[in-house]
Amino acid sequence: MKLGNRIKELRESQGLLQRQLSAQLEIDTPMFSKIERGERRAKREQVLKIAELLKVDTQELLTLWLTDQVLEVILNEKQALQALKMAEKDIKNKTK
Amino acid sequence: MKLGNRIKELRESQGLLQRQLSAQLEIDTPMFSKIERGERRAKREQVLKIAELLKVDTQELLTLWLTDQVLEVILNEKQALQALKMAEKDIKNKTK
DNA sequence: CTTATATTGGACAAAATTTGACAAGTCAAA
DNA sequence: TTTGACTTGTCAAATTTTGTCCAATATAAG
Repeated sequence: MKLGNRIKELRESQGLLQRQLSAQLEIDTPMFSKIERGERRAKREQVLKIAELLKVDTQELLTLWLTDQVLEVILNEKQALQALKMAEKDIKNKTK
Repeated sequence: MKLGNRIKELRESQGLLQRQLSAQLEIDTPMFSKIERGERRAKREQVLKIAELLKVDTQELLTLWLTDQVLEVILNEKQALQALKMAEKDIKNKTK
């Protein structure tokens, strides 16, 4: 699940309009529309605000947001999986 | 292993100077020095060139390069591991 | 100690990318 | 056909990235 899709899902299930959320985010509707469709990336700060407005767990949206970014980096790269594995090891070893 | 460290390792084992490699890359030595120390990110194109100059497998360096970037995105995020797992699933499902 | 060469650090400029605004468009409902 | 919600495309402002330059530090040789 992509961040934008999740946002749209939540927004619609609560009967909210793009116009209303974008106002709270202080961006215009086209911009919000683009974020929802994944055409533009949301800023971390905006993700936090959106989670708040949609009354959803911040961590859920942040995870989707991070995942989108990770995919953006490795997409179309032959070494994608290998890089993910290495990154995972590094993260796990960070505290050790 | 970070890309920069690997580059330095290879370069020194072959008795090459930063000056020589940076010339081939058409950047100056400070820039190359920064790439080696991970202070600056190399461009994909530069990684390819470096692999060629150091006679090392392109894929090895690209994997390190990608990993660095993935880590850059998720570092210091609580959801780092979760995001990696999700990304992995997405990549694996891409072809299916 | 001096000199010469290699590498690093920091400030700044150029280039590239991202972010957002705006105008105009589509689509569906009334 | 008018209205409201959303989308598309283009442009400029803002931010980030990439690279250059100069100076500082380090290393090695004489």
